[in-house]
Amino acid sequence: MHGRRGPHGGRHGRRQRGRAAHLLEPALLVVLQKGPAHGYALAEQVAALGLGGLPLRRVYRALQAMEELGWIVSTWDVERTQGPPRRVYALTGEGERVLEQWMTDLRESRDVIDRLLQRRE
Amino acid sequence: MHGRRGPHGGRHGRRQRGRAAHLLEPALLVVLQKGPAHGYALAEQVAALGLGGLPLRRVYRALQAMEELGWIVSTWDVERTQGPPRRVYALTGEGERVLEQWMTDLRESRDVIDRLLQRRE
DNA sequence: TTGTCTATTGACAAAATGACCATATTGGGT
DNA sequence: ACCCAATATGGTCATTTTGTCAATAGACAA
Repeated sequence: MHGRRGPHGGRHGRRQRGRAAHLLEPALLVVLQKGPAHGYALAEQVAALGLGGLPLRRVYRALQAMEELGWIVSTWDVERTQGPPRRVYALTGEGERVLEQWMTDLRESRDVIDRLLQRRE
Repeated sequence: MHGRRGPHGGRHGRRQRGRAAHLLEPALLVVLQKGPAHGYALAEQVAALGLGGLPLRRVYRALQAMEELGWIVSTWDVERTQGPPRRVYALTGEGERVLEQWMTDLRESRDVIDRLLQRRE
């Protein structure tokens, strides 16, 4: 038998998924290339790059993951101006190398996207 | 306390993640716009578009999910040439509308990518 | 003191993915 | 007949990743 799910099934789920993903990590690395920064500020900068509307939690999680991978390192901010202590991230040598690879991957992704956009005219 | 994970932690995990993701769904829709097709053939066509190396299982799962969302519908192939029965997918009206939205999103993604690539020269 | 903005994180549920295997049909070789 | 390769789709379970809600915490203004 090959049938899958009951008759009709709950067809027509309307949820919209997060689409333009996988750009957060390279975006963070690109911004960090200009100098160290803390998570909250990084979130604002990647939003300005076009990745708006993403949950703050995702930015923090991406930073934690990238630190575990050794792409970035964090220290606690000494000169605090306001709010709780900030964790300041900086790019590592390995992070720079990873960024290079990301750029290559992004060029490939862009080519695929262009191909998809063209195949519709 | 703000410390996270033990002293040093297991820094330096080396795994490489799948990057050009989230292009599978729109790619499938684009290919289906040319006409109905079954999963196995679709997998080959999206691979030809530049999305190589993705597990067959993922293609089938994406198709199942998209059918549950009402973007595509499937019927069993009658004229079988070889192999087991094939499930043939076709784009629905809603699928076409979703594809339009995808195209807009992809254009935005491409713009973000271009911005990232430029911000490094 | 209450509220707002800044700033980071914990915790649990929900969804996606990976890895491995099961099944089914046709055709070719031995 | 038997086995193997190619075609073609799917189950299952463990792991990973995401989504969501809320907790914590300092500075400052009303």
